[in-house]
Amino acid sequence: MHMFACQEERGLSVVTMKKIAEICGVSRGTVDRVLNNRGRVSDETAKHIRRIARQLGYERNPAGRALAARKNHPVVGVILSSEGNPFWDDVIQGIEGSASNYDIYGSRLKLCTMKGYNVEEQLHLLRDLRSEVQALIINPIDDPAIAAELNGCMKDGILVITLNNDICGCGAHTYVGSDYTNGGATACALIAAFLGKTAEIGVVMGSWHILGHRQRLEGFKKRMEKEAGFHIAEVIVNEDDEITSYARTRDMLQKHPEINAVFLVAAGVYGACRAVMELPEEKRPLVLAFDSVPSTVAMMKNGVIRAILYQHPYHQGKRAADLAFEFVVHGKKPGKEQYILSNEIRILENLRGREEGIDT
Amino acid sequence: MHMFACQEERGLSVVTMKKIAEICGVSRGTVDRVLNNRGRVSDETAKHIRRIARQLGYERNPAGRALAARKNHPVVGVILSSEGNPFWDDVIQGIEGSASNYDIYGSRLKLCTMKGYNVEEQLHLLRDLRSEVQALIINPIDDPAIAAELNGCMKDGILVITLNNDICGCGAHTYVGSDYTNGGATACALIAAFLGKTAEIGVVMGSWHILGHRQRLEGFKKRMEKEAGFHIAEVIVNEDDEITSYARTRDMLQKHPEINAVFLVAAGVYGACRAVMELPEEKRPLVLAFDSVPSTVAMMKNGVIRAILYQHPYHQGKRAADLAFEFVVHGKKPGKEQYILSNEIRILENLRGREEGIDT
DNA sequence: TTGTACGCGTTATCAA
DNA sequence: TTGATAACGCGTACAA
Repeated sequence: MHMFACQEERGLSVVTMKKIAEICGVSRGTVDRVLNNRGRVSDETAKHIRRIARQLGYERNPAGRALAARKNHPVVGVILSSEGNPFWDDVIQGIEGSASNYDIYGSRLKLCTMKGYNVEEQLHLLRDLRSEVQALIINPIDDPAIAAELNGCMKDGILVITLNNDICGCGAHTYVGSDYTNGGATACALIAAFLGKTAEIGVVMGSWHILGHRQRLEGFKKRMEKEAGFHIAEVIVNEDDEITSYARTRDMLQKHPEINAVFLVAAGVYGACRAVMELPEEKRPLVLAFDSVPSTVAMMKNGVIRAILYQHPYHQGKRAADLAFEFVVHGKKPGKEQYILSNEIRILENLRGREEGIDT
Repeated sequence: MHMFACQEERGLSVVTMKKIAEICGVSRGTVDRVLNNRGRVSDETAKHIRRIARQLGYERNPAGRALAARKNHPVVGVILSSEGNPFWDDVIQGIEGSASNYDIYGSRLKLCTMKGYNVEEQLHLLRDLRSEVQALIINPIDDPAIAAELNGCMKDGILVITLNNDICGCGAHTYVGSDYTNGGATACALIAAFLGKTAEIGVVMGSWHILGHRQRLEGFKKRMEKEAGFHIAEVIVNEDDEITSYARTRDMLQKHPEINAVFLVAAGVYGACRAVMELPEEKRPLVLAFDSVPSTVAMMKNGVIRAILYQHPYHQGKRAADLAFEFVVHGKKPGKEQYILSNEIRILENLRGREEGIDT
């Protein structure tokens, strides 16, 4: 005995504008005007056509559209504070991978990278791009001026997608990235799983000015409420700088020899690990960090870092760019306000090459 | 200061067959015959056209192709032993998600599901499909007769993709799925991270007849060599049956009260967990399992299972189907022999809804 | 307000 | 061995 589940034989007779025109007894041009809201059609025929189209489940054929609209050269603009931060390498690969899937439609990608978080600089790039793009992907600085500019872009009909971190004070846009709060909670749960009921934790914070960092710490603290034996010995801030990270972590470990777990909220991983390595092996705390950049992977391989949380950088870029291109090429708006990628736990055994997405 | 990286202005003047025809002073038909190896062209003109095409970097336009090839109805066949096993729900969603991206090309999906692992039945489905598909995705039974049939399919020019588990004795085909050995190794490392230096482990094996299960156990044992204090108390087999799983796990736990970790290699998770739950809470071992099917998720939520390994079922299906459709629609062969998806570690905190891929 | 006709790039068919 | 021609579904400029 065997079941035989065969897909609906859809696709054998697809609904086209031509067919709708025939059925409604009008010309194809009229159908086009109705279905694309171009006006210049009587209300009566318009209603009829719409009804039939809905009944038959009309969907326009992207291939036909691509062919006909080849003279359009829609542009997706990207602004990333990515220079000097290897985390973004994978993200950019994802963006470019997506772009290459769409360049048969005559679309283009304009990628602008910057270093650091200077508001004026990002604003400048934003104003440059605003006039020439139909969609914008940005890793925004959380600043009112940026938010205002983005709101302006959206009024112009530009699709705005925030990538990897979000911004306050900006209207209905789409966010692609991880759930920072959940990342913090997962980190705490992982320490509990590794260490048992009690832990004395040293937190190495990135920056209070970065929303995602604050959210991670919040998520961590909230999850800590379930662990009666957990205690934060100290929270230091490294401003994502390796040297500061090293120095302050070293001081913290000296001041609190009872620390048996270090939670690295953001960058400065290498510096903090160097400080940990100055302790004798048997005295070293459990170290948890985010993202598998090369220096972090090296610290996993030599056993200093026990686990990392991985936020699918490649797919962040891919997803954001796919949404942007679907919009500029096919006019499809994102279906959701947020596309949240999962926080994966990676230990030495299930680490993957950094340029490989979820598969080889 | 800011960097300004702008993508090459490619795509502004695309090379088409028409252009090549004009340049070569022949008709588009001739160019088509050359570039698609249809024959019936003189060697001389063929060479010339090929040279020019290469010089200009011709790439055929999928949109045009999609439109023109709409009368072809290439079929991708799928055979899965999926009935009654919720693991496959996500895989099938991935396959159907991929299929819907390609049905503008007039392609179709023929999905055949079966229950259990009867060789004759799978063979029967295989012979049925062989005559009507251009690509085949199969979750094969590891049997010589199946391997022979698949080899026959490949001789017919059918692209064969094995999904989730592989088969011996079958020639050059493509595998999409997880790395079972690595899954076992990761499981062992995870037990080490959770329990520390010593562990007394009860292994609940699926079936010795299934390659993937054997590989997981091998991977586990090999990784165990690094853990001097680890010991396997007993290995029981449940043949993926819940009742058997319950009974034998219960017996094992009674016989070996020293067991403090249970490694569930395959299915029968719920049954084994029920046996574990008969122990008082403080005596319960650490339980590790694979895949986030609903009953397993329930067992995580009530604390019986501490962690699972997740093998991206949605993306397994999506990837396999994408490869198949790229072949039947665009003639692109898979670039690799294996597409391996990572083994993710999921605890309660970073579990995601089962129907959601890596993102919401 | 409606219809017609052409072109996008490719493939398939028929005639030469 | 070639070339001409008609689709495929859609967008658009232009004519009625």
